[in-house]
Amino acid sequence: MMKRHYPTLAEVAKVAGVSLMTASRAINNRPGVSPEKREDILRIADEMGYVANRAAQKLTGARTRIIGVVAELHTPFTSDLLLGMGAVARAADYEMLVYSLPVCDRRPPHSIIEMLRQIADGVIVILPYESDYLESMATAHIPVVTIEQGIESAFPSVTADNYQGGCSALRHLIELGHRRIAFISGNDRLTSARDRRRAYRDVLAQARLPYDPALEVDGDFLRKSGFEAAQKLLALDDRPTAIFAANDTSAYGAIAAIREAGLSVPGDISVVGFDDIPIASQLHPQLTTIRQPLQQMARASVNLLLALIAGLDAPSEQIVLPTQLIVRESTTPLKAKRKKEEAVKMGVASVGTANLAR
Amino acid sequence: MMKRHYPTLAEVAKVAGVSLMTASRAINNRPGVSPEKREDILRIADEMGYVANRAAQKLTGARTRIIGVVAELHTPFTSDLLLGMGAVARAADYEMLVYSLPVCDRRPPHSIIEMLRQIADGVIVILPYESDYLESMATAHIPVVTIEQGIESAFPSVTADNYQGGCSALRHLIELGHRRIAFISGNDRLTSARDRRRAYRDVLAQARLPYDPALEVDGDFLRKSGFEAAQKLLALDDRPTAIFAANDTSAYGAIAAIREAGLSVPGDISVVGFDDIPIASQLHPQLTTIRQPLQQMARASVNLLLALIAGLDAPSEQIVLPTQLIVRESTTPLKAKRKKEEAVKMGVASVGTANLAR
DNA sequence: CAGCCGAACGTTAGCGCTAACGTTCTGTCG
DNA sequence: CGACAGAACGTTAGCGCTAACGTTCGGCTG
Repeated sequence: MMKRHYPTLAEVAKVAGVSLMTASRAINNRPGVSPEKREDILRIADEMGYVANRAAQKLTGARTRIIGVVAELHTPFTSDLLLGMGAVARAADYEMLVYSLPVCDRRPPHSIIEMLRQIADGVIVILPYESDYLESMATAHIPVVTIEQGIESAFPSVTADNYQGGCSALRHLIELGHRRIAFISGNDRLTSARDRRRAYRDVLAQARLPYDPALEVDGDFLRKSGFEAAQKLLALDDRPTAIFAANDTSAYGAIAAIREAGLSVPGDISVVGFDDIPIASQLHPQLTTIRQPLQQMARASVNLLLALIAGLDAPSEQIVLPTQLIVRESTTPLKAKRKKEEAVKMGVASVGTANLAR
Repeated sequence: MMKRHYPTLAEVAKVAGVSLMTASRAINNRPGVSPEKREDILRIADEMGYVANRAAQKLTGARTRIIGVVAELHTPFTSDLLLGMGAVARAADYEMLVYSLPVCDRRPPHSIIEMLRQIADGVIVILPYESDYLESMATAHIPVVTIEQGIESAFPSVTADNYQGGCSALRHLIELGHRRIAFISGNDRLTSARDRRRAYRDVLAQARLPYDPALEVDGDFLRKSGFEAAQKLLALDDRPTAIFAANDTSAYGAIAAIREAGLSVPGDISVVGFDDIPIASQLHPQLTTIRQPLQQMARASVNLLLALIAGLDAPSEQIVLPTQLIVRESTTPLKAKRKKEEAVKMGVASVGTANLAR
């Protein structure tokens, strides 16, 4: 068994018969080396299995070609986002390391940012629901890009267009003929949740549909809250014919409650979610939802970070990417419903629509 | 804006009025410092917000108190495993960084292991289905622990007891009265898949039930394969009353096929999965399955790695942890089924079970 | 041909830290 | 009281690498 397995640059240089610095220049593709020697050195380094020591590189202030990511692994679509980011990073000859944020984090976040700073050239933060990382990052001398889950930040960030997505969801339901549409909100501390709520109200108004506070139930993005919210909605005298849930997880919670009440989705109630989590296309019913552009978000965030690392001191840029309505099984035109109920609903809708008529 | 944000050890030492080495000793809790001075130094370091530079520590050959994990993020229960490992590591004052293995990895794995070696004190590898990481790790001078998804390895490893789990699954079905039980296999290149298949055959034999090759359909752990396998099974003249799928994902694939054929689970066919992926308790029907002891696996693997790092050169240990049968909605006693069908099945079973008795 | 320039190298210092070895000082014992 | 042990420090070297600055030398200009 050898003493040290991977050769150092000095060893490569020695074998190649050049100085340390020449080898460094050759390997880092810097000028100042003749083409033949460069080729020689690269070949020898390859033969010897040379791998640059990133710890040493970082120590000198050079690039390590590693990006760090801080993320909560347990949120639904984080893994897809990470896979996308990893692919983009690798394409740019960068490696990616992920720090898994614990669910309840009570340790000083600055030490984590600092740890990543010692290793990586830049950091992407997928913001958790609650976070005091922002202030730590502000003082860290390292490029940071945030993936918004909805907290405003002073950093360059990438986010999905939650407002537009919410509008699409609601317009879809309205186009299907629904008039009495409920909303199950997310955690309003997040701008993403607020944007989706705003979209709900705005589109209702635009469509001249009445706004009924009883149809707007507070949730927190979790399955259980969707379940309970739907129960409240079902208990209404005049229950909705469609529900827009602020995310897929709570949408499925709502669906469970609807079914438990002996009703069907979309037969009795149409449901639209938000996110397009992977299982949304596999569960029964397949969920109509708003797809977050994860691949584009991954690409945009990595590219933005690499630009910052490269020194292009971009003014703190906010990239907003379009979402997409994915129509699946959980929504259906109102007309497909039972005649009697339809009649009732239409009557009710007309009540709200115009306070003059009837 | 300050030039450098986090102070170096030298700066802390200067403020404390001691030498660099004394500060180092104090902070690393080494002997050779008087109690008062130690306290002084620690207080000052804390006030100054000192964070040790792990890159520099690693360069000198010291511990960084970081463990690396190589994992495929897109497999179902990886995130739970990672969360568990992170918690255990943090409890031991270690941080954890995850390298997300791309789905199709064509870059030399040794450079990734080497990268982690430069940063971390040890590595846990959650083996992907196919992997040539093993040979690279063998030559890396760094403690490695593998979480088996079923490839034999020469490393200390932690794995769930797949054979025992498979036995429990099958015994459960037999206890429910099922006699005609099908198996949808996993990728047999993995020992986990082979162990589960072996359990299927062994328990059948133990129960003196006939082995019918037509009931053993090849799959690959994916949803689609479960779907197609179930279709084959349903096409049989004498279709099974229960299915044991090698994992939850393919079990849900099978359920989808069963439903598409107009049959119900568990009304017509009972289904058992393996893994207990998080959604198994949320999907409809909630899946009866074999739970992998993820928390225990996380704990065991991290503790094993820390022991190796601490220099306890444990002989390459294989830890096998017990699985647990979780009974939910997807299985039901055979008696609950339609009388007519039951009679038919029992007749068939008796033919196979004993060519003598009855 | 002196002078100079720039490409192609080599040398030096230092990133932040720790191991290994000095140095100082106090106490202790024959 | 000298020798010596050992605790409490300080100093030096070096981990692997790169920035910054030397050095060499061929070639070009006037």
